[in-house]
Amino acid sequence: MEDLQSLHCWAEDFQREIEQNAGRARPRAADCRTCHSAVLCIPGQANPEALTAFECLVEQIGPLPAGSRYISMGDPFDAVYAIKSGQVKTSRVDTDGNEEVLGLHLPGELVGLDALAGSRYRCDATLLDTGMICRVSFPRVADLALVWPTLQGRLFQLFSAALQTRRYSVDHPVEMRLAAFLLDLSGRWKQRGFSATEFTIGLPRQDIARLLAMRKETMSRVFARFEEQGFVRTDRKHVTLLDFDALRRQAGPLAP
Amino acid sequence: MEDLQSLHCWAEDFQREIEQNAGRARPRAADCRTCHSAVLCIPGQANPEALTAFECLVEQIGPLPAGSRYISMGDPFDAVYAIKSGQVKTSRVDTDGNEEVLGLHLPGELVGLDALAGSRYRCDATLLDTGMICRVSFPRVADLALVWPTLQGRLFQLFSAALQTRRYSVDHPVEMRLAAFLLDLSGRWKQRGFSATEFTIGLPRQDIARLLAMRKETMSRVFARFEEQGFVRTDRKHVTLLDFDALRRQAGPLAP
DNA sequence: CGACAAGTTGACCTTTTTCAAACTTGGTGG
DNA sequence: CCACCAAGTTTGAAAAAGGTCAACTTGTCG
Repeated sequence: MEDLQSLHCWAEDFQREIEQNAGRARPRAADCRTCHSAVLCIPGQANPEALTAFECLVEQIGPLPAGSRYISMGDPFDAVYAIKSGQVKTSRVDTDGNEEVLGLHLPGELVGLDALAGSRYRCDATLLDTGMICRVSFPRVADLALVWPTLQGRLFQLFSAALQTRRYSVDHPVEMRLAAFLLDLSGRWKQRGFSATEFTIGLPRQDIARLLAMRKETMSRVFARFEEQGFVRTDRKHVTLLDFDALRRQAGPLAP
Repeated sequence: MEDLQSLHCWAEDFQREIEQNAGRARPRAADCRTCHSAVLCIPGQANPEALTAFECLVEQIGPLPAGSRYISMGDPFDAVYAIKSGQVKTSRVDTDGNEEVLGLHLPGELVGLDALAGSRYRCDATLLDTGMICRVSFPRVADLALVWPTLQGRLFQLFSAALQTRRYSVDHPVEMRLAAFLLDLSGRWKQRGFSATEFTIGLPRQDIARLLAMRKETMSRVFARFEEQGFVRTDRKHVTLLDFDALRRQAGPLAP
């Protein structure tokens, strides 16, 4: 049972604050009710009162053009960012100047949770296509979580889920890694109500390669082999999975 | 500022519960005041009232002998486990029957945070030497966090820190991975007030190898090379780091 | 002491990287 | 509209890193 009274007070406080700032330019608040990704995002399925309180602390940014870097490594942490639309790449350049690709994120996913511990963002986040981002002040959401236990539980869940990111770092052959990656993406698109067999990978080959810890040349060859064998069909960033069983066989123990 | 009144009520509730169960065998509660690892563990540096409330929900287990598996993959999740003493290995056997080593954990560290999202433990946890473990009921600690904001913040911090576990991905040479691993361990022992130059690695070579995504033969050869070059001295599980600069040079961008 | 597990070493072989070069695209301006 | 450019992608051949297999050494514990 939510404490509706507390939530109401909370929302009112924010309303007041917003009114005080009315003169200054303030980004519009998010509308989680119309957001397709909301169910997979922080709010999950929440009641209207709770949602209103939550929306007060979310700041909607965009639409931003492809290539926009909205988080930069090293910047002080104060918010997590949810993806409303668009695909996002997280990456960092190491001390040798090589770019390391850490993840590919789809709408509804959260970026920046790892930054809390060190108080600074640990990687860059870049939009791969035109998209919208929701900025969620962390101190505020944590504050709200104290009076809205369901939200607290949801945050713990999201942190925990972030720990489960598949590591393609292990010593599995390249075919296994690529097959597992494709199946993983397929599942995530399906979860969002899109086709599990046909989707677009926002990352260029080079970056997929780096994400899967191989070279772009190797990546290209493995894709070619998969296509020869009739497992997939590719046209640039557009991918069609033709034979799930074969892919699962390829992925072996890495299969999601 | 803690809400001492709430904390007090909380502690009293638990006291009552404990008294009711007095007849039945109940594991002794933890004493975080005397625990050397407490500062790095969940409580951090807490005031006495808060600590009492916290201790009520911690169950101290052990001493357990080396080889004890106290978490089994697939078991339903209901608690996280803190290491009071001893080294712990987390691992899982994949669908092909190969063991994958996920981590080596030192006293004060938390195991099981990743299990919350799926409601089941995602790996086994095994003590590598005689040690004591603290079982922390997750529903209860989350409940306490609602009235003790500092604890909530601490939990978020711990989740976030768990996301930063170094990935020993295959696209770095083996020397880099081993050097980085040794430096990482060194730093973690130092943090605990032990020697940064001399420590014991609970894992057998085979398992270090698997953790660093290489074969035991390769591991052995890299250790031999390091010893030849005077970077380290090893005697079985006992390691002495002799040249930090050289190791840092070897570790390159992976250096902690 | 002897058996068994853990660790080491050497020879050989496979996978993946590296380097180099050709080839597609999509966008830009003439 | 088309030529051109740059970014991205593919291909081939050679090389290196690390894996595999098998023998061997060492340490441990009854």
